[in-house]
Amino acid sequence: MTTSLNLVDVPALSDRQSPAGPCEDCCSLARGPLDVDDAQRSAERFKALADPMRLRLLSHVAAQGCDAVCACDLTEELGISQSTVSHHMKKLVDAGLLIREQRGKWAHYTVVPEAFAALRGLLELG
Amino acid sequence: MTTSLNLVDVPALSDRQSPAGPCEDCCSLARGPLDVDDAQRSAERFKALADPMRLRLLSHVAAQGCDAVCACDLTEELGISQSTVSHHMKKLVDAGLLIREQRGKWAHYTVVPEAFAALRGLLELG
DNA sequence: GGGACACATCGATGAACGTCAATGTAAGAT
DNA sequence: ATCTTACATTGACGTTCATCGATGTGTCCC
Repeated sequence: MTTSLNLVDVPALSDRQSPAGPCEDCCSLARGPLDVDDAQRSAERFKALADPMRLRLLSHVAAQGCDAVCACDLTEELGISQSTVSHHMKKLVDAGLLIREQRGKWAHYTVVPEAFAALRGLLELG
Repeated sequence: MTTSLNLVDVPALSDRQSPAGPCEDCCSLARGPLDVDDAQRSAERFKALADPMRLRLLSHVAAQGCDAVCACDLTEELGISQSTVSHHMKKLVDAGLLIREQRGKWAHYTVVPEAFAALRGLLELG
């Protein structure tokens, strides 16, 4: 009944293949009623974006483009506790928006462009 | 200090001018650290999308393109109470994602394409 | 006017969330 | 081995939220 294409998923963090192609014949909200599972998955991704502090953290990472950002810089830069930074970064990673890379005792973060592309695809109306 | 452009705002529901231009020289997360106020505003918009039931309601409206959707159809179609539909639709309207139009005793809803374009702009990384 | 209908608002309830200080874990340095 | 540093996890607290039934508001029809 629903036109679910199931292309809504974030790329599996491992198989990030081509440049940044959104989704093949595209999976927008306008493609007909979302089924319950797709709605659940997409909502979880938007939930990761639905907090001001997380958006600021994200913007700090995104501003570096391909370069990674160290968690150690974020605590003082945003004026929140270390555990709160850790909490938020985990949520962003779990949502597939960031990847975490351990370098010695430091954690470095980078954006996952395909995840952003997928979200933009969802918001496409055409 | 921050590169805030303040173009993040959803078009004022009234002055929906040109076709659907996102934002002039564009306001993505990658444009440097978001300041507190911009982050707050954007988070509120994402919060409206961060619920599965609201995404399903949105998709029902978006699937109609330019045609409006009557609230009376949504209750039974999604299997939730009338007050819950009303609650969610208000949130979507408040977020600027939908506009509400009263026709007799019925409430009709339509998507606001510019709002979606603005959100897509935020998620642009280039 | 009096119903009947569509929708909004209220009040309550249980679940989820953001934040922090305290504690745990693991890696580098001495 | 011990100490220090960077980060994760835990537990607690107050806040926000989704949902519902009940009630309020406004519109249409007779």
